[in-house]
Amino acid sequence: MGSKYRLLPHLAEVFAAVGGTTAADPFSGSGVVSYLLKCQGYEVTSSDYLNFPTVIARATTANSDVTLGDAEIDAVCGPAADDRDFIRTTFDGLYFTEDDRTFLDSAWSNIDRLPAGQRDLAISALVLSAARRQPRGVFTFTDATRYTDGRRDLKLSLREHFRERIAEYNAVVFDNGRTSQAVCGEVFDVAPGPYDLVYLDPPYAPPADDNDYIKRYHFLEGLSRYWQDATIMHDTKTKKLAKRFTPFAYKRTIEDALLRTFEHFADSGTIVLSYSSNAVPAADRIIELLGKVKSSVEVRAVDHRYSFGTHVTAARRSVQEYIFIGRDE
DNA sequence: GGGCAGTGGACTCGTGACTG
DNA sequence: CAGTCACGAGTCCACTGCCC
Repeated sequence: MGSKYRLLPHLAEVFAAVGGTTAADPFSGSGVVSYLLKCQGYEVTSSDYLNFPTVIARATTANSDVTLGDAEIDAVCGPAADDRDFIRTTFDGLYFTEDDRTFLDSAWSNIDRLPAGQRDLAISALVLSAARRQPRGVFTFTDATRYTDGRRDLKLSLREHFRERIAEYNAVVFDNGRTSQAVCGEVFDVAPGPYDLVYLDPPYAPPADDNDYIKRYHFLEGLSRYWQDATIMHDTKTKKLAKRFTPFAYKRTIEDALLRTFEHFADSGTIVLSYSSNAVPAADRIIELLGKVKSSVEVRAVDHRYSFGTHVTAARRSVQEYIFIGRDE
């Protein structure tokens, strides 16, 4: 999550050249690209098949004017509004300290009493707090004591995290003069537009494994809805949610999924896709697939090898991040 | 019973920002 | 500026069930 950050300057350049007023970001993830599009003046249709990215996009991209005031922040961080203890008890011995889990229950009891717009912002800050507080940000392991290495993010309590994260989310809220929206669902369920610009950042299919986002982020997904309508697999050690199939996670189904996505947005003006060189399919195959719906396909390779690395070996390996741009000539 | 695919969960190591 | 340290569209392996 958030790994598109270093690509943002390159994407900004591409988007600026496209122009237009409407844009879609159907794999919104951390939400930074949707927010970039908003900053560049677009009316953004943002979506993701997970709930927590949708909440974040609603709070940052769709939201033009709602923030949390000091009183509301104090209320979320203050005494619990009810006696719920689902998180404290369910994840006992698995994630965070007793105090941290108690805070999550207590914060949610107060968040439940906020109006919808403020809820989204508060939940976003809570989700980001939990991600930062968990070593490596993933919930595939349960013994966090192995990672007591002194970094600041692991020292802060979740309550301290929340105060910092909510201040950050408050600070990004602004009105770009247009009405953007964020919805939760598969890419194929997103309204096909047409849009002036469609940005696609699908999961990458690794050559030797699947790509299971729920396995990594089940806790954040559950937290974003207080596990309402979410079914925990209680026989799993990590108490994770059921794996949800997506054709983008497997090398066998990724090509068909990409092609169907391109066809879904075929009537939109420009399709921009980012993809890594160490995933499948390879770049030439993606050019073929995108070429089926767009007469012109340009590829920009962003080589993010280090110019400033201090190690001698730093120049040894390079991973290319590709930006494919499909247009109608 | 051997080969294969899928699953669950622990865990590597190269990178590059940070620190003093 | 050199070395440390935290991070990750990640990797591996044991196990299971299914097929022949």
